[in-house]
Amino acid sequence: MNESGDADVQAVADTAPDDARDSAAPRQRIRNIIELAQLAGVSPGTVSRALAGKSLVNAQTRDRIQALAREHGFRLNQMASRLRTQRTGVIGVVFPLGHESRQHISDPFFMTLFGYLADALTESGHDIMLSRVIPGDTEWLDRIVTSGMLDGALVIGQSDQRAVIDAVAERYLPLVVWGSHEAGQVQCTVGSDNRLGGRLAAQRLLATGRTRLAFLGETRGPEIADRLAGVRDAIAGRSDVRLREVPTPLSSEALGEQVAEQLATLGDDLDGIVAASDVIAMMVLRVLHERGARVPEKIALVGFDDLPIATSTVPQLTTVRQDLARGAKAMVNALMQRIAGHAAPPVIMRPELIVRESA
Amino acid sequence: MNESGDADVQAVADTAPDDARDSAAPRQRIRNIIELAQLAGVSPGTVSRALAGKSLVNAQTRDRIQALAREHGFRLNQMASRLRTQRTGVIGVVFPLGHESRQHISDPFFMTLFGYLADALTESGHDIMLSRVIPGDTEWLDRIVTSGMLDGALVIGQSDQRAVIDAVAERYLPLVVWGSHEAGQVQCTVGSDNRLGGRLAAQRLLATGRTRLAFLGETRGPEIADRLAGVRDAIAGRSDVRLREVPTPLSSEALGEQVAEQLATLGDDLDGIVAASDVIAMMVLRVLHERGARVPEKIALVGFDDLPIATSTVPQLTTVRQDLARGAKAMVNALMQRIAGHAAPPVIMRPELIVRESA
DNA sequence: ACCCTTATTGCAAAGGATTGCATTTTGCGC
DNA sequence: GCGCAAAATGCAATCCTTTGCAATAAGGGT
Repeated sequence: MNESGDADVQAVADTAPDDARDSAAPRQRIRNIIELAQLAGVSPGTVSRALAGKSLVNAQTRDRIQALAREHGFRLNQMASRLRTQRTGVIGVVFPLGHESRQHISDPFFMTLFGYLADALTESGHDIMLSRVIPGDTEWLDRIVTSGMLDGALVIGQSDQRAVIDAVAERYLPLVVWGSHEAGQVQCTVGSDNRLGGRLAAQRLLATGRTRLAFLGETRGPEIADRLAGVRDAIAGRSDVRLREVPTPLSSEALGEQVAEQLATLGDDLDGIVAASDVIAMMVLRVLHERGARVPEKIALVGFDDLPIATSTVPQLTTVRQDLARGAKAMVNALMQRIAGHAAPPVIMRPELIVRESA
Repeated sequence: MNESGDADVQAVADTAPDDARDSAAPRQRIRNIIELAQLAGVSPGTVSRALAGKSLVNAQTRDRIQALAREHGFRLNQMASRLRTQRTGVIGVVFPLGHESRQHISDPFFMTLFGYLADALTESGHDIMLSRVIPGDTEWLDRIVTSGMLDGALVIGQSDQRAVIDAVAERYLPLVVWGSHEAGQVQCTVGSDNRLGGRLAAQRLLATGRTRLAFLGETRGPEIADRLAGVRDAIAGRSDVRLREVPTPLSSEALGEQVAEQLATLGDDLDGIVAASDVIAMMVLRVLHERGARVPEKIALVGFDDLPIATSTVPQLTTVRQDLARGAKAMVNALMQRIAGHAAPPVIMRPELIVRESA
């Protein structure tokens, strides 16, 4: 802006042309295939075909054009290409935060699944667009899928938005959802048998003689509700077992304090806890440690998910494993099927109890 | 195509006008502004301006067109819009894995920073495109920024790619990098004073009387190298203090075993550890716990980053805090500046020692 | 030498929205 | 009722690639 600033810029600009003239890389900037076509002495159509590696062009011509493009650092304009072909190569990953609007995108569960998805999508040559949405209306998903910038969308977690998702899934095929499969559901889901998972968790506690149990988890979303149902299944008929249900959010800034409060309210009359997620379980672990309640001697704890962090807690978490790597692959698979116009059935994976130290 | 097909189409088309006349939501699908313009009895230009909310159109016309668009569920085609305006509203977040190709995208540090970036970018109305890159050549970044699908790019971590990044930064302004700022560097970086951070960590150990130290971290990237340099600064002149340097990778599938091996090799002649990251620190914590070495009584441990998980370990981590939320905002800020064509200086944040339980 | 395939290339029409400039309408003062 | 400025709208070029179809060139057979 000021004189000295201009001078600096000037100095840089001055030397550039000289360098360019001598060096191998030409200075003339090619901005589209028309210019490249002129340079190569062919028509734009041929350039397009050459760069796409089509067999319709003569191999020599193709190589020559590709070499020319490389030399000049030319790249196709993606927007134009996508507009014309109506395909973007981009998959949207959507993270709806219905009733959990405090949930941060850096939530470990989301991030772990997202990481696997990213790997799987990268592998299949897709780009990834991330949307974190706080559904304020019933349009949020529609807006994303009809924007024309995506070839398909993956929704992580149904939250309390089943109706909205179903409505979109009704006419938008390339959509796959991580979550629970329920009767009459239109959307294609991939997820675990959460009810079985909940049962496994509770059975572990029962097997180790625990009878005064608590379930920590917010059950407005179907997944957690299913886990709770599973816990209830396990203790059905056991009149000696008592279950307290505590609506702990899956994740939030203040999760630590919340768990501390909730556990304080429950009092000491407790010998087993099923946490709806490993993140909650970790917090429980810390709170119990602060209160001097040894795990698992005094209170046994079972988590859910088996995130990588489950092995780095002290004591290591006993937890119900969801194979997220497999889940991610299944989601991407199903999505590709649906993009290709084929049907893809829901996938329900079998969770597995991983016994470590906490229960 | 065939008769029955035609019949089907026909059937739908037949009823459409009737329904449309009666019901609120007509079924005729509008695919572009031309069709919408015909419906509204205006020109496409007017529709474009109306939907963009420009003041050039009559307020009533504007409202009418917007209402019409809403009724028919019409959305602008983003590709066309972007092609024309040459702006995409998309920011790329790039995660180069130069020498750490095993590093997974679900790495907690990356994910935490990414989460904050996602929040900041969402807030400023941008979409986020994620690229996980294993630099196989010197073109990887160039390919990303010249693809024409981004308004700007954020690179997380320099890895060992400083030269490549500098080369791109030379002529591509809207690029901001998380990492260290070094003399003569072209790229705009945002990061912490890692050297100071390393010093703070070591000073804490020295202040608690530790003299047999180890630094766990792979120093091929500049950030970790700076942290180590800071540790060395702190012990300079203290001939009674010994420092072992262990090249632990920042993150990998097998990090646990690696740390276990490395600590085993070091033997028991150790009373203080500086971990190059909290992720490493957590592993150290677990390995030490397994070996029965109490923290901090026998061995004191200082981490780096202060990720959210640092508070949920047992014992809680003493660590050097990088304010990632602030860092993310700074990156987005700098990027917006540069997108607007203004210069933006590097940002170097002051790290802070957070004393908890592990040292 | 001539006809007929094939292999290459060129032509020009999409694909859908934006915007500078020209044109029409409207509103207002007299 | 007329003229003029301001407001609202229309026109048409532009962003850049892709692709069906037509046209040309090359090669083979007789």
